[in-house]
Amino acid sequence: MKLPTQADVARLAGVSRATVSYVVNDQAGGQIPISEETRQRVLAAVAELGYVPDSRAQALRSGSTKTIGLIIPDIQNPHFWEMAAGVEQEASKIGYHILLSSISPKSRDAEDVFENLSYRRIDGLIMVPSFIYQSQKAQKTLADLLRQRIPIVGMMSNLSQINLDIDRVVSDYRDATLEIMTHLLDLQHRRIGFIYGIAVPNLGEDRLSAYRESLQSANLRVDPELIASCGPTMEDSYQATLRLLQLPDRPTALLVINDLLAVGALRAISDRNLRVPHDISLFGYDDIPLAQYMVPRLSTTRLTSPNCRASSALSLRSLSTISIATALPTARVRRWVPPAPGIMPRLISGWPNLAVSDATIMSHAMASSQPPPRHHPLTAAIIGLAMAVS
Amino acid sequence: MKLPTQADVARLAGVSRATVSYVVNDQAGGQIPISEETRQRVLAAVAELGYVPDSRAQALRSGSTKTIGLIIPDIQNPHFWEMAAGVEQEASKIGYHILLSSISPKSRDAEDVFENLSYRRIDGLIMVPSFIYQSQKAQKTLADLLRQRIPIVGMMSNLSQINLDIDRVVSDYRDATLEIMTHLLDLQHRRIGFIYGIAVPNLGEDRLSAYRESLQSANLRVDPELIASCGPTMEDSYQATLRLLQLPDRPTALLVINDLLAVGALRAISDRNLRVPHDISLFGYDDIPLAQYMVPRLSTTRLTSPNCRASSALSLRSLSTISIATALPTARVRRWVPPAPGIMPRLISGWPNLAVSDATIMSHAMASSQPPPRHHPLTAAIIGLAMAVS
DNA sequence: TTGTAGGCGTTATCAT
DNA sequence: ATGATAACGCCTACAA
Repeated sequence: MKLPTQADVARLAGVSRATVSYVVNDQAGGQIPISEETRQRVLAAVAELGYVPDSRAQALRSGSTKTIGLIIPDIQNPHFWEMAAGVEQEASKIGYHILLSSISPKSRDAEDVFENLSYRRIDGLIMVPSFIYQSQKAQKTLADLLRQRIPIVGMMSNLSQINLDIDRVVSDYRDATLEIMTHLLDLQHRRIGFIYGIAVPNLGEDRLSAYRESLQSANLRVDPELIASCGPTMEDSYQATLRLLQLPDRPTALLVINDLLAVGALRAISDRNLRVPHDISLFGYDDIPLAQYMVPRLSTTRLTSPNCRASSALSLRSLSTISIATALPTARVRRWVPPAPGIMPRLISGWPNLAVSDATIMSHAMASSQPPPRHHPLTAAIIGLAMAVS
Repeated sequence: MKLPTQADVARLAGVSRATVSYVVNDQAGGQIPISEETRQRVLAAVAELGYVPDSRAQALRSGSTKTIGLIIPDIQNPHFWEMAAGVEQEASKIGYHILLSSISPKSRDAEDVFENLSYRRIDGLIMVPSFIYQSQKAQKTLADLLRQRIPIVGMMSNLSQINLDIDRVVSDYRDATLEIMTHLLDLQHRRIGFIYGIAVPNLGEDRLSAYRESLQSANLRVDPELIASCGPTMEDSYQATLRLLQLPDRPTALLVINDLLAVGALRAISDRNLRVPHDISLFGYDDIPLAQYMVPRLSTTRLTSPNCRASSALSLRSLSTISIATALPTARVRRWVPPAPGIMPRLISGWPNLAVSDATIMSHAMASSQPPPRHHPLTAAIIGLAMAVS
C-alpha cells in the first residue's frame, strides 16, 4: 500500500502543498500565518489519510538527516554498551536517531563499515577507539568527514589513536591509579601485578604509566613479569591472571585495566583457590553495574569517595576489591563555559558541579591549550552526549 | 565545504549525469554498456572530487533506505546487548544499517520514540518485547507499518504482547525447564524457588508454567511463597532472593528467569553465607558470556548436552549451577524450507542442522499452523538476523 | 554507447 | 493568508 504524500493531503484539504507543509511543521506560530480554519482542515486531512512526512525527502531537502552515527568496538564489554545506551537516550531527547555500527578488529571489512557510515550523511559522529582508525583508508574517511564540517567526537583516552584534530571526551584514570598505588604501597604490598588487556595498542596507558611511576617513586623495580599484556576478553584476562598467579613470587595485589577483565581475573583467583581480599587484592576500573554483584564485591566508586564501602574493611595486606568509577571528574577540563541556553546544557549525573554546554569545554582536552575553531552547534550536543556516558 | 554532486563529476569527466550514475553503480556489467575509456574518466573524476553518492537522495529515489530499525528495552541485560550486536553484525553483512532505539518502560515518551522510528522509512523492523507495544498508540503505529508492508520481526516469546499478526522469532524454554525440574525432583528437592523478574507482564511464562506443571505432575503443591515476582534488574532479583532465603523452610534450589538475575541471586546467596552448590542449587537461562566466569560458575549449555560440565559433579541435593543456553533448538519450527539461494541462508552457529532461509520457517511460530502470506524478501533476511542472535 | 528528461516528497522563495 | 514553482541529488526509461 502506497503511503499518502503531502500532495494527497493538499488535495483532500483543498489547499496547496506549501500550506500543508506549514501546518504540519507548525510554522504558523511564528512567521507564516495560517487561518485556524485552514489549519483544522489540513489537520483533519492528515489524520484521515494517516499522513506522515517522509523523512528521506525532508533529509534531502533540509540537509539534515537527524541522525548521529555511533561506532563502538564489538567487544563484549558492558562498558561500551552502557555508552551506547546513554548516547541513544540522550540523542533521542534532542530528536536525533542513532545509526549504530560496531567494528570488530578481526573483521577485514571494518574499514568499509566505517566508510559506509560516513556516506550516509549523518549529522554527527561519535566513536570509541579502535585500531582501525589508524589505517590509511580510515584516516581518509575521517578527513573527508571533517572536510564536510561534520561534528565528530571521540570517546577515547589515547591521543596516539588518531592523528586528526577532532574533539574528544577523555577519561583519565591516572589520578585514580596513583591513589590506588599509594594505598597499596602504604599497606606494604611489594608485588603488584597489572593485567593489561587491550584491544588497541597503547590503550589505557594512563593506568599503566601511573602504575610504573608509582613503583619508581617508591624505589621499587618495575618487574616486567608482573605486567601481563593480553587481549580484551574475559578469557584473556583469566588466562593472564593464571599466569601471574603461577609466578614463584606471586603478586599480592592486582590491577586490572577494566571491570570486565577483573571478572575474569576474579574467576582465575578463585580457580587457584585464593580468596579476595584475604590472599590477594583486586582492582578494576569503570564501575560497571555488575561490579557490585560479584562475589566478592568488585565494589564501586573512587578510593577517597565517602561512600566507598570496601575501604572500611581494610586489612594490612589487602584493600578488598575496588572498582574505580569512571574518572570523569579527573578528565582535563580546559575551559569552563557556563551553559548556553538551547544547546543542551545538562548536569552530569552524580557530579553536580560539572555541566556540559559547549564544545570548548573538552576541545583538545589533552592536546593543545587552545580549542580549535569549531562552531557547529551540534558539536556541543554531541560532546554532551558523549560526556554524559563516558 | 560543499560536497561534490553527481553533476560535478559529470562536468569534470565531460559526460552526462546518467553516465556517472551508471558507472558508480556498476550497471555497466549487465545492461548498459559503458566504454572502458569513459568509465575510467568518470572514475578518475570521482576520485579527484572525492564524490560519494548521497544516500538521502538514493533513498528518496529508490525507495529503500537500507536501514533496519531495532528496538530494544533499555534494561541493563547483556542478553539484549548480545542481540543488538548480533543484529548489527548480520545487517552489516547484507549492506544494511541499524537505527537503534531503546525504550525504557519508565519514560513517558516511549511511544513517540517508537512512532518516530516508524516515520523514518526504515526497510524493516526488529523489536524485542516491551509493554509499550500494548498501548493504543503503539498498536496504531505498528498497524501503520504493517500497512506499508514493511517486514517486521518480533523477538519475543509471548503472544499476548501484541495482537497483531507479525512474524516472530520464538525461544521456548519450556522443555529445558521441564528437564531441570525433573532432574531436581529426582534429586529429592522439594522446595524449589522461582525468581520471576520481568519487565513485561507475562514475559517468560514458558518457564513459569513449566515449573508449575512439573510440581503438579509430581503431586507437589505449588507454593506461591516460592514464586518471587520482581522487577527485571539485578537488584530486584537480589532482594527477591533474600526474601526467599528468609523463609522458614527455605528453598534448596532456585530457578531464575535469566542469567542476569541469576547473578543477583548468587550475590544474595553469598550474602546469606550459603554456598552453591553445597547449600542450594541455582539455575539461570540465556548463557550470557559472563555466566561461566562467575564464582561459582553459572555454567553453560543444556542439561543433556554432552559438554555440560556441571552435571558431572552432581551431588544428591544439588546440581551445581546451570545456565540453560538459549533454547533455539526447542523453538517451535513449523515448517522446514531448504535454504533458498540469495536469501541469506546461514547456519545458526553451534546448531549446524538448523538454518534460516525463509520467513515461513518461523512464521506464526506459536500461533496458527499456516504461515501468513508474507513475500517481502527482506523478511527472510530479518528473521535470519533475529534468529541468528535469539 | 551516451544524453535527455521526468519525478521521488520536501521546503523555501516568491508572487498573488 | 495562500498558491505556484524551483530546487535538493539521484535513478531510469527512453530517445538519439
